[in-house]
Amino acid sequence: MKQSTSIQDYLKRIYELTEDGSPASTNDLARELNISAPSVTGMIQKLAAEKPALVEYQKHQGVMLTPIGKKAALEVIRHHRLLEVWLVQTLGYSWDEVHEEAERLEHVISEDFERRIAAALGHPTRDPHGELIPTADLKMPVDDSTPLSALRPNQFATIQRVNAQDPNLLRHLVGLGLTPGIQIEVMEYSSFDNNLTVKAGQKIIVLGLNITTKIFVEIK
Amino acid sequence: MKQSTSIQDYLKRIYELTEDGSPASTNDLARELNISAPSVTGMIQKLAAEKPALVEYQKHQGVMLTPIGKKAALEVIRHHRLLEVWLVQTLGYSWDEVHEEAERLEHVISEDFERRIAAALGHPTRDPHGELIPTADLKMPVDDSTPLSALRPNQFATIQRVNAQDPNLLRHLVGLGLTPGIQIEVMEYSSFDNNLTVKAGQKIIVLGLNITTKIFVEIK
DNA sequence: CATAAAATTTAGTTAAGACTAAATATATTT
DNA sequence: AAATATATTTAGTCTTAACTAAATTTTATG
Ligand SMILES: [Mn+2]
Ligand SMILES: [Mn+2]
Ligand SMILES: [Mn+2]
Ligand SMILES: [Mn+2]
Repeated sequence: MKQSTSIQDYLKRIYELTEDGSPASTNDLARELNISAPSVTGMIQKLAAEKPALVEYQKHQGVMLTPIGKKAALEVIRHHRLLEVWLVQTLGYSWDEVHEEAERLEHVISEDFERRIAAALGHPTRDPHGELIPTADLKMPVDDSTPLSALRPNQFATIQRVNAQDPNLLRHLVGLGLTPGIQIEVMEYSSFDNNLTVKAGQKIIVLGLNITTKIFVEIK
Repeated sequence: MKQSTSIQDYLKRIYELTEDGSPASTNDLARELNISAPSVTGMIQKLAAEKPALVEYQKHQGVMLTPIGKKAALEVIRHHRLLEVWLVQTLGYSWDEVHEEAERLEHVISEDFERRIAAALGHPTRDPHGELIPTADLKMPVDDSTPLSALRPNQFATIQRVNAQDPNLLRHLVGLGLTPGIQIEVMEYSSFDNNLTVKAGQKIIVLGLNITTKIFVEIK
């Protein structure tokens, strides 16, 4: 019932890659995990053969989580995101520093530790990037946000979450003032390069698809 | 330069077993680590073959840490003890609960995390059991304490540290009021069973060798 | 729709770190 | 000083989770 660090990381990535409802491919997983494709195939087959199975797998058709695999994934994600909040709140980490530390701690904390930090933090619902934290009974709250890339001129919105871990990108966004809670207005859209020009505070900023697909907003 | 969890646990145990200056035996290590003696031999040989070597090893003669192995051990011990203080101070763990959690966390925290908790705690010098915390530059402070077992009637002392991890024993000691900082007076000594009768606060308590060798005191 | 390209799986290795059984070396008794 | 008991090492296996090279399947393209 208690999985290895490797298995937990696989389950977490499969969760993320299948959030859209479509199965995760071997290659996508290999890329996300920095592991060779054959190794991924091997692990997937192992996870599918476990009883109870953690994943559903059809050769060449990708992989999905079973309900049990999903619980296990949400447990790790809950650990990760609570840890991030907690590193920021109690130790002064910045939002670009927390991910790497949480990535290792998530596998070793006890359920008792999880409960204690959740309580100490007042049972937060979002991590420092605005991502939703699975509840204690391992349900993922519904997310009603829209990617900024879907907005068009004259739409107003509030940034809810930033789906990125790269410290350089995160620092760049802080520099631009694009963090959760911030209000923005879309000024221009270029259909050629999909650039959006947005106004955030006083600033006028031009953003490419690489950024606008990672910022999720609530439309006003 | 960065060791596995297994190796770190070996180095830590070797440090503890060689604190008296004599080499650690294969069997003692096997017992402390809950690992079979042949496995211990294998790991010792590996650690001795590393370049630079982490241990000094002579077949059948036991094992000692090299200066480099000692630094690595002190790094893990510093992590462990700082984590214990921090779990008690910030998350309300009791002194019998912290060891197990710290035992896993010690291997995965970053140097940055270590610095942050040390600073947040005001650079503590002792863990919740009174054990000395290695300094940031990895020197172990000198310990001037005496095992309680060495005291005799009419001696007064202050408890400095309790060298135990067993939660049951630790809870027992809390119940008896025998924790770091407490003043005691030795009332009686029995040479037959080495029992000591001590007065702590109002209480008169009879303690066997199994306990008196684990409590270290400063004689008044 | 045939062929090339890309994705995936199979087959075979490797490394770390554990184990048991058997052999050997050291320590303790008689 | 043997004989016995204890401690330690050697030899051989196992599991986990990676890897590369080669084979196969699926997808894309002319
Ligand atoms: Mn993260
Ligand atoms: Mn991880
Ligand atoms: Mn401890
Ligand atoms: Mn440990």
